[in-house]
Amino acid sequence: MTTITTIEPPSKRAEIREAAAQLFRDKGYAATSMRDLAEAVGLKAPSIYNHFASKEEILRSICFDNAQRFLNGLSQIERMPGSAADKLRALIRLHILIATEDATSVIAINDEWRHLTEPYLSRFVAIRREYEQRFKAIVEQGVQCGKLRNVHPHIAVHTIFSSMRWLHDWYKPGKSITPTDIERDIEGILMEGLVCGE
Amino acid sequence: MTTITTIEPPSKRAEIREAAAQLFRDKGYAATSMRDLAEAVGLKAPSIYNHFASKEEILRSICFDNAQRFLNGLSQIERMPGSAADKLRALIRLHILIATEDATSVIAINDEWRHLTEPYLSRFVAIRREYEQRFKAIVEQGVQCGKLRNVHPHIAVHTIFSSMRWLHDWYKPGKSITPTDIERDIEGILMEGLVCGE
DNA sequence: CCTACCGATCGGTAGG
DNA sequence: CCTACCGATCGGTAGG
Repeated sequence: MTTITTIEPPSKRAEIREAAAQLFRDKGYAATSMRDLAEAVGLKAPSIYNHFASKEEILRSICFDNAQRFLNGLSQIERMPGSAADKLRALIRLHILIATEDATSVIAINDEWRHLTEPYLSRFVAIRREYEQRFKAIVEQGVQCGKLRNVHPHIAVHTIFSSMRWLHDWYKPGKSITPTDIERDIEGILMEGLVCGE
Repeated sequence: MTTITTIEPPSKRAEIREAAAQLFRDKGYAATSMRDLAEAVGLKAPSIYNHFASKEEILRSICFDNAQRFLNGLSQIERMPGSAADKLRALIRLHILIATEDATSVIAINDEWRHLTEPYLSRFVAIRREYEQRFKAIVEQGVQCGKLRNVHPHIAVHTIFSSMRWLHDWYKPGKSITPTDIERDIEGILMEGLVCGE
């Protein structure tokens, strides 16, 4: 008699990854032990190594997949027709969307990536810098054509990135303040603050 | 012959604290060992315990002193005459000032406080909540009297807090972008984004 | 302020 | 997937 036991193995790796992202968010990467993680998914610590080669591979998986999501969104927005202000608005929506949909993973890309070791650390920093540069190019274009106020693009970009960095910590589905409220208010503050009035 | 060796002891504790804040910023509290810290100040690990009772006492000292700086600034601003918008502007300046003057300590209050243990963790969370509530009260007042746009005060407060959270990571004296630039641009973005037009 | 050292816990491996 | 166990490193103490 053959028993089918190979239906769910692809999801076990994902389950561990999700639990790890949660723990990294709550306690940080360094303070999370493989025993904590094992307990969270109902295994013993050594069994984790059947799914990931090391603790760092889990962090790596979270960081690079999440970075890809931001990069894909950015690529789509770059190809979009519309003014720099339109693109900026779309970028703000992208950040809010990812922060509310994938809150546990976002913390990793924000804070825990520094625990990556070489050569992955350098690679991650390069991806991050690339994202920042391409985001900055859109702001620069908006400033040059006079659609955006005359601010340092570097300051504008980091202010935008940062201004949504509390969402993943605070947001949980079912709050009285909805994602729609969040989007309207944050988008309002940043767009009014950046786009030229007259 | 008596040698005077008691001139500088009050500064050794401060030196250790400063080095610890730097390490916590770079590697995080959990990933910083007492041996790392000892090396940074030219001691052996056990000697640190002549100045602090535990690793956590160092973190505690950084977190609570820094929190006090924010609270003192807030108290002064609350007593200030002027509209809610004036007070909001002063609060934004307070955050920029502390972030550029005391960058290494600010990281602790933002990220590493979660490694405090009870009863200090609860105390710290209470202080943080109090600060947030009093900040929010100023925003609420501005919204009610029509000086500020109709945003959720909770969203506004967190957006403001967050929007300056990159400064302590990025700012170093001697950059081509000066604290004056930073203040002008960030204040511009946030005030234009929050204050009613016309 | 140091050397010597403690028990606990860490990430990870061997072997089945 | 587990039990058993590894060397390394942790925060901290004893004793001088």
